[in-house]
Amino acid sequence: MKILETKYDPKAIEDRLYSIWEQKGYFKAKADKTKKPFTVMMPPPNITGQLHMGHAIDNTMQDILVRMKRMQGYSALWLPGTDHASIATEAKIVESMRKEGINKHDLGRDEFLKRAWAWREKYGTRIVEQLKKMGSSCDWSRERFTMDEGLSKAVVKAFIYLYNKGLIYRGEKIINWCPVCGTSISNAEVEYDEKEGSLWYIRYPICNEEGYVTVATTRPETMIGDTAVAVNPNDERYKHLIGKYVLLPLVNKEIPVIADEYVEKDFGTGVVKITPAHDPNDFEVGLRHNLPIINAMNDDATMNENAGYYAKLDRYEARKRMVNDLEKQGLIEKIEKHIHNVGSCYRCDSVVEPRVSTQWFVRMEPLAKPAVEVVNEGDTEFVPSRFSKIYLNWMEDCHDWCISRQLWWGHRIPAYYCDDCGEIMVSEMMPTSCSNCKGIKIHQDEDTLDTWFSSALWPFSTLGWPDNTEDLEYFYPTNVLVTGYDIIFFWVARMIFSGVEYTGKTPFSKVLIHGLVRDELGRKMSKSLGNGVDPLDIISQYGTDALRFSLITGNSPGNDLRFSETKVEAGRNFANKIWNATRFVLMNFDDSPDFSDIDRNNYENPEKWILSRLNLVIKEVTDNMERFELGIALQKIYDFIWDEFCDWYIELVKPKLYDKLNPKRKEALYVLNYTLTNAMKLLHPFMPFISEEIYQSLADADESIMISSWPIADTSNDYTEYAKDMDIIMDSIKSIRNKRAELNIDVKMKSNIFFVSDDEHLRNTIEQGEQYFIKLASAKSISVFKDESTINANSISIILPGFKIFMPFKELVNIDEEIARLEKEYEKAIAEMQRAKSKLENEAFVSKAPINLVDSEKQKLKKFEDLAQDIKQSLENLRCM
RNA sequence: GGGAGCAUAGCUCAGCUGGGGGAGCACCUGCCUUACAAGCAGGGGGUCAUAGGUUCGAGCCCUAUUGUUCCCACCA
Repeated sequence: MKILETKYDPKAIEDRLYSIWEQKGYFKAKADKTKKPFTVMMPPPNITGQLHMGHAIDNTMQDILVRMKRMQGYSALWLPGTDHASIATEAKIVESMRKEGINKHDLGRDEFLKRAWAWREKYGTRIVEQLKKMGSSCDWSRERFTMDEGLSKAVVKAFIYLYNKGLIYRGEKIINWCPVCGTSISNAEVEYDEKEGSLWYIRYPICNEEGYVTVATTRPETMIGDTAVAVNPNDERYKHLIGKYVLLPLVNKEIPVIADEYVEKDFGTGVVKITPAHDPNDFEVGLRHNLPIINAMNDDATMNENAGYYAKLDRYEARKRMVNDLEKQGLIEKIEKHIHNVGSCYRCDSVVEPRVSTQWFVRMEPLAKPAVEVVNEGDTEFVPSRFSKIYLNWMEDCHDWCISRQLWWGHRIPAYYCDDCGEIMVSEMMPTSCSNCKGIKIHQDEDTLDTWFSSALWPFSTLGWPDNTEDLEYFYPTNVLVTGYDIIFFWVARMIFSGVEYTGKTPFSKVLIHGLVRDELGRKMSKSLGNGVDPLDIISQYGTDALRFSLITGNSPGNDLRFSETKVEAGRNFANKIWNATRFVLMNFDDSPDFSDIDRNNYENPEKWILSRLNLVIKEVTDNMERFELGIALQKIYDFIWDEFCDWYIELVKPKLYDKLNPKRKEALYVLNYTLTNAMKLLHPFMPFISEEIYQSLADADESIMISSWPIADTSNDYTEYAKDMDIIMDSIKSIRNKRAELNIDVKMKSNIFFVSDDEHLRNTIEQGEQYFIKLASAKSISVFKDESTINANSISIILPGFKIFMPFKELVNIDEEIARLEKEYEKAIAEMQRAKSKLENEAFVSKAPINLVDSEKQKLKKFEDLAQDIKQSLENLRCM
């Protein structure tokens, strides 16, 4: 460490340290039976682009937990990887090809996949680089990809397993269709937004009768697919129509009037058009009434041949023309503005089309039940716990999961069809002949699986499942999963039921949830707003440690966090503070110091004080971290290093350090080194780089802080009582500084300071602390007396519990003002006295409050009584002048 | 329609099982005191959204209200 630099430069050390850690193999975890395992599976980032702030906070939290556990002696595995993200990646590739004027279908499946793998090579590598920049201590030798060989094998196994159990089926159902991505998507992948639309009231003439019924619809273009109109069976207005027929306009087809409870009498006209092919509710009605299903659209949401005249038009264009035509025919009764929720694709944001189609589904009910149980029984615990409710609500009420996608990038469904008899065969390899008709013309299902089907297996597929490997045995189930609340449904839920189903164990015991990182104005960071902050930019400006600091401090689990550059600055300043504190310590090491002959039983008060504070912070920080209270833990480390270590301890030991002949000098150096070493260990999980750099520069350091052991509070020396003596000196110093500042006295104006107390121990304590008053309280010298009579009355007085401080500054102080000030203090003391008194006079308090609390109130009462008495005395003295 | 969160200093937010409300930034005063001006010392600033309740004691627990954010459901 170069002692000369007064500014800490993260660039100079971060990359260097990371590559050393990596070379030394510190990140690698082994199935070591002599240690306890601690396992965290990194949520695999999509290979679609680059790291954003969400990844930054997610990985920082994981790294903190893993680094601490590693130092605590666990065999800590943090397994990294990336996700093929089928729909998202395919959309990106299609988009980039579109710019080249290439169409996916012209290119063909094989060529397309070649491009996709090239994409994965490029972006997968980039993401790994970014994770390294964040300081992530994951075991890169175990990096996995959701489509690598092992994981693909796991996917096929899982599919076959569920199929054979009857939990996967193929069927014709209504699903959500994204016309732009050209694939089905699951319910979870649809986002609903309130949009203003219209409610069209359309007249359907009654067949063989005068008159018409009026239906209200938000989607007139789907009327091509109407196969009935429905009314509520109890609706008196329409009872007479049930069983009759109406003429479907534009199509000129007769469709029945049916009765179904689903229809609400009070909405619209009480008559609903039923379009089983394009509405989930209508689909259900259609099933109940055995209605035909007429699809009105093509894959790209243009109208199909069933739309006749309107065929090939885009759905919205068709809507416009159809409404226009209906109006011409006098069949539009009215048009109302109508606010309703419109579903859109979570990847490309285009409006989804509910559509009947043949797809593969996972039967959820049997899977959900045990997944609910493991959370109810606490085998998997959400932190904070409120998220378990969100999880349970979803799990208890989830529909069958549509897992087939009409995409190419992903795991191809291991289902094979006989061209002759249509037999479906599900197997690992393509069958050579049909199991039913022995035919040999067989083809594989064209579709791929939902990307979440493979990520659901992540906690165990990455460890070798379905094979029963040593790693799986040792590291699984994992300990903590860290992720944002936005993917509880997509991923966490699916990992839990998958883990329980395939391995019989819940995949992790804790789920640590964090919030979203928002911009400085509280908006969600998004591409379209262009308000995203690139973690790498921040890192190059302030350093990784500063970024990590800003993401953890002042934040609590599950809450959204506003990114703020001033917080990053605070982190950088903190790093700089540590850097300079270390410079100070090292400057005082003459050569390489030898601390072997230190007498630890004869420390002076500042040493005892800082060691007792260190013990406390070690204990508290460890507790907070075990409870995942990372923000609180970091705050405590910050306060300890900055306030207690730098602002007090270093200042207190300066006199000793400057005096090279002082026999206690070496002890101070030792304690400086010891305290800083341990503080760096506590800090290391949060700010890995600077803590390592500092650690290595100190005396008695191991090869690396990463393999050093986590600090434990030293119970062999309890300095708590001695620390109280130091607190008295520090309180005195604060009071003197405060008083001088109040009176506007220049720091350079030194004075003699007199202390008066009838407590012998207190007098000794203060007397021995003269050097601290000289250094920190502008004292020329101090004198200690048993009684006040010897003090020149022309002094400024400070009255503290148990003693008084006098400074002879008569010429600088207005006596009247001083009297007024003391009177104020007297009142304050009386008020405090009263407060304690009334508490103690309250019988309920005395009898019900804990005894130590009652005692402490009694002590306070005594303290303030004495204080008031002392102030009174001083006032009398002043008034005599 | 159902559910959850949030409301604390000028701003952004902490505040663990109830026992005298904190930080960072901003602001005011004084300091280039040889580790650090990315700093030091001192200071001002809060009816802890409102109203009830429980308790010896409430920012914290309970009830209601107001404002706000989000999630789920999807009545065309």
